[in-house]
Order: sequence, then C-alpha cells, then structure tokens
Amino acid sequence: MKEFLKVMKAASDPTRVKILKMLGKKVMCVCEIQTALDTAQSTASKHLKILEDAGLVMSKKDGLWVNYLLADGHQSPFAANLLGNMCHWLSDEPEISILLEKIVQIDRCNILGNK
Amino acid sequence: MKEFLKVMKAASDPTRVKILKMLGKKVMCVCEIQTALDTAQSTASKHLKILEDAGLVMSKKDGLWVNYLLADGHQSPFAANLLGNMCHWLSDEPEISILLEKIVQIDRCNILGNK
DNA sequence: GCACTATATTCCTAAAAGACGATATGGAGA
DNA sequence: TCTCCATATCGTCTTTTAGGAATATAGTGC
Repeated sequence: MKEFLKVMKAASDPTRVKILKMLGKKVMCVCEIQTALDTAQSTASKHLKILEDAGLVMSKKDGLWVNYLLADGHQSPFAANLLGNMCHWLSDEPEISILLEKIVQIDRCNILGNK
Repeated sequence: MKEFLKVMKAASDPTRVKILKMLGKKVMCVCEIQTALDTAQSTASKHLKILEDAGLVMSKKDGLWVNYLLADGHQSPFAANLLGNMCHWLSDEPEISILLEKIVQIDRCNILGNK
C-alpha cells in the first residue's frame, strides 16, 4: 500500500509529471531539468528525489554531474505500469510538447551560474 | 494534464484507495462506507466526491440512499486504466483483505445513529 | 406542512506538500 | 590543500489537504 501511494503521490504533481515526460525523451542532469522547468535548483533536486523514492526514476553519477533517467520498473510493479503508460500519455498536451521541444536544445555545458 | 492529476491525486490517499477496493467488491452507500472505515460521515462523503470528480466512482440515487459504485472509465482514460489495475492490485495487503471481509456483513439497515 | 433520515456542505484546526534562499557535501582540477 | 562547481539538504514560509463537528439540503412518510 505504501509503495502504491508513493507512486501515485509522485505522479500527482505537475512538475514531476513534466520531469517524467522529459526523461522519457532524454537523460538529463539536475541543472538541465532545473533550466527546462525554470525553477530553483533545490526544487528540481527535491522532486527528483521523490520520483526516485517511488521507483520512477534512477540516477547515475558521472563525475560532478548526476544523470537522471527513467527507472526500469523493477522496484515496483506500480511504477512499472505507470512508466509503461507514461510514454503514450500526455504527449499531445501543448504544455508538454512545447517542453519536449525545448529540451532538445538544452545542453548542460551552456548553463551558466546556478544561482 | 489536469484530468490526469485529478486521477493520480485521488488515488494517492489511503482512505480513498480503501474505498475503491471496497467498491470493487460491492456497491455501497455512504453510511456503509463510513461504518467500514470508522470515520466521520463528512469525511466519507468528501472522499467520495473527490473520487467521483476524478471519474473513478459514480453514484446513483435510490430514495434517501446514494449508492456508490466503480465508474466505467468512460470519463477518463487514466481512470479507466487505474480501475482496470485496481482489481488485481493490493488485494493481498492484510489491511485491505481484512476490510473486504468486514464489509460483507455491513448492512445499511443495521446502521443506527449517524451522529 | 412537519418530523425523520441519509447525504452534502461549511467551518475550523492540524498536518503535509511545495517553493525558495542559504548552506552543506563531495568530486575535479590547479 | 584550496577553489570551483553540480547537487543535496536545511530552514522557513505559504498553500493545500485531511479530519471532525456543526449545519444545510433533499427525499420519505405521516
């Protein structure tokens, strides 16, 4: 039950939904996500933690960067199911499709000044 | 997006999950649900409204009683998907299975005093 | 119309969630 | 070691959510 609630809760915030949709298209580091969402760095980081706790996202360190990607779903059947649907769902929402186009040209090397 | 969030939010509360599981087994009126959950009447009623708004549940008036049942999913593909999975999910959780046994012997005619 | 009952709504309080700025951590390179 | 940079965590504020008591609404039967 707890596991199920974690997944549902994680999926019930618009910012986190956007993150899931973005990661469905491309592996991203925190500062890229922060830039795409136009939010504070701490905000992006916290949302990612919630998604990771729910088994929806995983992270891989690469030196200073931390790359986030969609989880494989092994951690939770509920997460697996949601991830499976997410690739179809919401893609035609303007808010999402604009975002997905935007991230193509976001490059971690061109992001200056995190403050 | 809003529709999706409504479904996820509705599903991310333990009380509402219990209601969904109960309704998967049997059509129930508000006071039966209230009794099963051992909660205030207003609480049960409010949760049902949230579930109905999300398209997970529907209601049919029968005189003074209002019968709640699982929705058919026509209102939202997200709700339809969740409802489809819900019948399998969480049934083996002790908390749920005990509840499902309990509701068999709850009868609206034997509930006295709503206050 | 009047009482009674099941449900919905309102109001209030307490707890949780989300956002941000500031600070801490930890790896990379001089 | 010292500095720099990406990320994580902390403290605080504001908003949202869940709960219950009290009240309002709407059928039902007299």
